[in-house]
Amino acid sequence: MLNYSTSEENYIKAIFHLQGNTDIVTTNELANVLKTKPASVTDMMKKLKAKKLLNYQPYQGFRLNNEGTKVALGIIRRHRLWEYFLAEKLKFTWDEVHEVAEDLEHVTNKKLIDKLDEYLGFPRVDPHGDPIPDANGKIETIRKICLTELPLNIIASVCSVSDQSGEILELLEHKKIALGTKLEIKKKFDFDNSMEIKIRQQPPITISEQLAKNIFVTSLLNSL
Amino acid sequence: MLNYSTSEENYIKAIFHLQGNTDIVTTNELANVLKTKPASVTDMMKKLKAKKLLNYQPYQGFRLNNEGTKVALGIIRRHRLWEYFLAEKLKFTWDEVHEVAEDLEHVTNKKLIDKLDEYLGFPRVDPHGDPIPDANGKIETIRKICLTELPLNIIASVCSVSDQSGEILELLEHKKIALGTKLEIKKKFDFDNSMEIKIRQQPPITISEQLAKNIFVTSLLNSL
DNA sequence: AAATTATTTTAGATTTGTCTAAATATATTT
DNA sequence: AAATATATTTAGACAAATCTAAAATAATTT
Repeated sequence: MLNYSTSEENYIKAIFHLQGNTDIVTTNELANVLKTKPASVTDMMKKLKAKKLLNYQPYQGFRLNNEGTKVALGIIRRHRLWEYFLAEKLKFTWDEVHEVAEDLEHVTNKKLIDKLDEYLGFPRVDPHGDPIPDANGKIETIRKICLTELPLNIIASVCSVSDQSGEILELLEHKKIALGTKLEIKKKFDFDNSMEIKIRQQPPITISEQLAKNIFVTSLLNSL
Repeated sequence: MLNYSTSEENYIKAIFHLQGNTDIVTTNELANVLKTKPASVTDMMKKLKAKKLLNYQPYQGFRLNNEGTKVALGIIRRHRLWEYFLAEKLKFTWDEVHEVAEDLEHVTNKKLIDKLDEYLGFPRVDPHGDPIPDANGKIETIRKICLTELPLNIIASVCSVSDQSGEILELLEHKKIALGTKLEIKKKFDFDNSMEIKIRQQPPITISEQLAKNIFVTSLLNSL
């Protein structure tokens, strides 16, 4: 396994989280997430394509190939193990670990990470509940959570809806929520447990507690 | 305290180690240690001078000023705390820790390092016996001297070994010299600068000049 | 289907850190 | 003190990663 720069790693990781199981990632999406400019994204996509980490044809978006996915899982493994270490051993709080792990994840020393894993007792999930890939890149299937459990400002993808009555589907259709829709919670109101959610390129909408209880999502970005 | 790039940090650290208490560091010295070219060193010296971390006049060599020394001690603190962590918690051997710490030291998050320090129980020295600066940059001045400078019949404790190759470790092991071993010089031979040393409860052994140059001790009298 | 809008790519510039080769300053020898 | 050798700096180039502005392509609207 070759070594990649911090910048390359950040792009690879972001694509992995954005692409999910089936999506093609676009230039603008990636530029938004990485807080960079579309032109910079195009440059990097050419580079990662040349390094055979992804499929990319101009104007057609991109997806990691097998090799790129393997690299991404290595980065995610490092990130989540450090998060676990920070929370469990150094007593960082849940919401502090991400930022620090963003830096630690770029130290790529296999022995370090495997020994850290062992020291921590081979944890299965990080402090956010996301699964930690093992030394071979194997990762447990993504945890499905109820929308009511999704933290604020974490983009997630709708993966299932219970109580499939006509009424709920009508409501979902009206609110433009479908399977695969990416959304994030912007505000939660304690009074009635309603929430304001945001779907990309659409104005914010309000969802009742009752509806939220019936929507299940897979978190995409909570450990980016 | 501002942030510095990995490259800047490596230069600052190297100057700190080279300059000792009084020396002026030269362009070539630094280029050798950092395995780079003199021209690159000159470029960086201009930059670090502009950032007010060192004194430098063209052709006159350089020394860190107060601010530069503070920065250097921060880097050394991080490096040695990680070394301690790797040896103590992850069970790396003491000759493996340096390389990994070289990368970890560049993660500059004060809270991370202070919490790590606390988690480790505020260790005073790293696995090589070198003192660890505290959160304020204070560092114990353990008088570390080369074995070649130790006077006759003064008991001293081995605190560090330079040139950490496999060969030297093999030799030290055979002679039963480890970190913390207490020894005294019984005789010095001017012919080849070899010396006869005595470790308590063991027969006297002979040490070559070459080996003595790589062993450092703290005189127990001095550290009172 | 043509016009308009949005997205993506290209072209050219900038910053950081590095290099080689040439010029300049300092140190050493004769 | 002049000649030679060594050390250091300057000048100009390059690669990585970014940017702005303009051009090209795709998507949407009328």
